[in-house]
Amino acid sequence: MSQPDPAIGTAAYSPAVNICLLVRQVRDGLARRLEEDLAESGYPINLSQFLVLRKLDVLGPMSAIDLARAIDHNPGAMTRLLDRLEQMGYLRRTPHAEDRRTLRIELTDAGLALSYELRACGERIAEYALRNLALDERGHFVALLERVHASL
Amino acid sequence: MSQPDPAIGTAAYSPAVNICLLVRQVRDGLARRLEEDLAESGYPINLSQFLVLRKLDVLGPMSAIDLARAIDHNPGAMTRLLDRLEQMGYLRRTPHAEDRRTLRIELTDAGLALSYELRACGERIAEYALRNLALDERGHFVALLERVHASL
DNA sequence: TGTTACTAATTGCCTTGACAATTATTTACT
DNA sequence: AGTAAATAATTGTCAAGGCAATTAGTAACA
Repeated sequence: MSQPDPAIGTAAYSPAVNICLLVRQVRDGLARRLEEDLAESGYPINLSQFLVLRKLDVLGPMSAIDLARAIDHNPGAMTRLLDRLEQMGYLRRTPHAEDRRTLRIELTDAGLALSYELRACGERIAEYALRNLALDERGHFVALLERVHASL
Repeated sequence: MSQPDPAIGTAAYSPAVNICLLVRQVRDGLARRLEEDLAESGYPINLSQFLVLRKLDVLGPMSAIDLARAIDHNPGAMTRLLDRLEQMGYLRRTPHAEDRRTLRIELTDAGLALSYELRACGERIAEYALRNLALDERGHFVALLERVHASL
């Protein structure tokens, strides 16, 4: 061990390793819970697929690149993500009216129905993850996350 | 769009999609920053490798499975992570004195020296990510992350 | 002691995502 | 109009990680 670190393990100002590890653990824990819950409900949907379907529902039809930007996803990975969801029948690719480079990605009826289930499932997971925080702490937590995200 | 959601985009109680997406974005942002910074400093080290080396430094030599548990990493992936770090000369696998199933993973001198750099880099990243938070907010943020992690 | 259950590390297989290169199309500029 | 720069989607290639099966060793116990 090269150096003692009095801050490790305390709730005081975080040593760097802790914040990277912690955020990763929370991300992985949330994703695992979400995917397990969905699998048990009969929907083999992963986190990225979940986010795409929900974004399409909430924001309406949009291009692949906008979708990629909306969830900070790689465009190349997005193509294959869309392949998969289209093949499962949850969305369709339509040509864009004015720009022939661009797709218009839209949910099918099945995709819309699934999004409704996803929303409920997502809220169960969030409720579960935040169950030990008071209501105002939940808001504060999300606000802090947003500020840190904006700083990155 | 299937339903309006008055909470979307507000700092009030989070709709589920936001927390999963936000935490993912923060994780990916932190990892990207860390890996870019390390690459620029001449160390092509990814987040998982960073965490392994730092854990070994802070906690001392330990088995592969304990290391995997310390960073919530898959044991199969850990084997290959250790292969890579051993090949790069940053750690070595030693047989455990009493249990021949078990390895004793320990840093080499090069690994120890690297860990020192990693610590500095990790602190730069944390400082950067949290720069818009007041000191007490940073502590609060980490404490909230720890509580959410413990709930998962 | 012998058998059974458990644990540590490894391996094969597969999916996901990152990145760079490619193609098709549009925009900007002269 | 014609050319250059920019943008959208796609593809190939690769590394990382999850999972299940395998091997080797230890513990529990009848």
